[in-house]
Amino acid sequence: MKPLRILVVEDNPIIAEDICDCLKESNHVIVGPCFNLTSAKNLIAASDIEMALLDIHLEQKDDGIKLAAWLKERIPVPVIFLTAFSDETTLLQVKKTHPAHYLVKPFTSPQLKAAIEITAANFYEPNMQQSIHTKIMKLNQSIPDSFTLRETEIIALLCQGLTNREMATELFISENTLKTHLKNIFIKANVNHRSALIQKFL
Amino acid sequence: MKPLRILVVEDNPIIAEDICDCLKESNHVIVGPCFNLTSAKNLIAASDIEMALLDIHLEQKDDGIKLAAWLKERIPVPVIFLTAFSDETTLLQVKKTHPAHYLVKPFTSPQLKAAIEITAANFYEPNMQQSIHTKIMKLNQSIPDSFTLRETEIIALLCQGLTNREMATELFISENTLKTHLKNIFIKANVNHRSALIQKFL
DNA sequence: GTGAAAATCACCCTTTTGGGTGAACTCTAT
DNA sequence: ATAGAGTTCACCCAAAAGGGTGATTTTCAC
Repeated sequence: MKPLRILVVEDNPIIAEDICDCLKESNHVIVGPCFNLTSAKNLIAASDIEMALLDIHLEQKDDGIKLAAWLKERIPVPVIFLTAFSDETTLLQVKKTHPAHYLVKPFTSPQLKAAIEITAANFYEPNMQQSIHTKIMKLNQSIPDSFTLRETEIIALLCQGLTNREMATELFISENTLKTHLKNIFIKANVNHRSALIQKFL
Repeated sequence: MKPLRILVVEDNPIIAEDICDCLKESNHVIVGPCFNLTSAKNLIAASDIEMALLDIHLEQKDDGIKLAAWLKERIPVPVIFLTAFSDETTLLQVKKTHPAHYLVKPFTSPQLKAAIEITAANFYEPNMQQSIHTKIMKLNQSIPDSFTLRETEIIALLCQGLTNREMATELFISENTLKTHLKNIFIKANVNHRSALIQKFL
C-alpha cells in the first residue's frame, strides 16, 4: 500500500519507539513522535498528515481526545487512538470524536498494522458505489414510495456526477427513457433538480 | 448506550461463548452465535441485525469475508472482524469489504467492548459532517490554481444543492456575476458541470 | 390469463446551465 | 501610481436539464 504520513503522539518513549518501528516496517512516514499537545499542533501545522495515532493520556488525561477534536475541526484525517483507557467515561468522550479505530493497550504489532491498513482503506479507498446504494436503501425505509431497482442504479450514477447522456449510454437505454426515470426519481425524492438529489445522498 | 441486535458468527464454541458473555454484560441482544455461512445467512434473513461480529475463518478460510461482502450488498450494517489472521493476503481481502473495525485475536473483553461502542457511535450517531470549507481548503493544496474566498463560498452553497438564482440571492450578487464565478470554479476544478463538482467535494 | 408495477420510448416546450467575450470597479502590495 | 488579483456585471448563444403527456412492452404475482 501507498506510504502515508502518519502523526504519532505518544508520551511513553518506549511505546513510541515500538510504534515507530512498526510504521517503518510498513514504509510509512513518521511525523513525530511527539509527546504533548502543543508540539503535536506545531507538527500538524508544519506537515501535511494523512493519519494520526494518538495516545489519550498525555499531560492531562484527555489530551489525546482534545487533540482529536481539534484536528477534526481542521483537517479531514482519520484518527486511531492508542490507549490503556477503556473505561466508560473515557469511551464516552472518545465516541464524540468518531475515531477511525481504537486500540486498547497492550496491543501487538500485527494489530496496529491491521488497524492502519483498514483505516487507510476505509478513508482513502472508499467504495463510493456501495455506500450510495446503502444510503438509498436506508432512505427507502423512511420514504413512503420507495425507489425501484432501476431508479437506485440511476441515482448511483447521478451521484457520480454523470450527465443524462452518459448515464443513458452506461445503462444502454435512450436518453428519453432515462429522463422519464429521472422525473420519477425527482418526484419520489421531492426535489426538482439533480444537485439537490445528489446532496441528499452523497 | 442503546442495546443493539448483534450477529455473532464464530465457529470456535469457546470464543463464541466469551463473546456472548461480553455482549450480555453490555446488554446487547445476541443473534446467534452461528458457525457457518448458511446458518448466518438464514439468521440475517430472519432477524433485523444492527451490527455483525464476524470470524474470518469458518469452514473456508475466507468465509467471514464473503459473508461481509454479501451482507454489504444487502443491509447497511457495520461489520467487526474477529480473527487470528492478519497476513497481507487476508488483509487485502478484508480491506475491500470496508469493515468498521478489525480485532486481531487474542483480544480482551475491554477491547471488544470498546470496538463495539466506537463502531456503534460512528454508525448510528453519525459524525457531524466535515465542513465543506475544510474540504475545499484540503483540495486547494492539491490544485495548482486555488480557489478564492468568494469561490469557496459559492462551492459550499452549490454543494447544498442550490440553483444559480438561489445562490445569487443568498450572496446578494447578480445571477450573471454568480455565473462568472461558477465558470472560473469549473475551470479550476476541471469539470464542466455542477454535479461533477459536487461529487468532488461532498 | 389478468392486472399492476416497472421499464421502455417519443414528442414538445420551458427553464436552467455552460461557455465565450468584454468591461468596470475594488483592493492590495510593490 | 500602478500592476495584478479578485469581484462585480452584461449580453449572447448553445447545450443540458426539467416537466408534461401519452404509449408500448416486460415482468411478475395472484
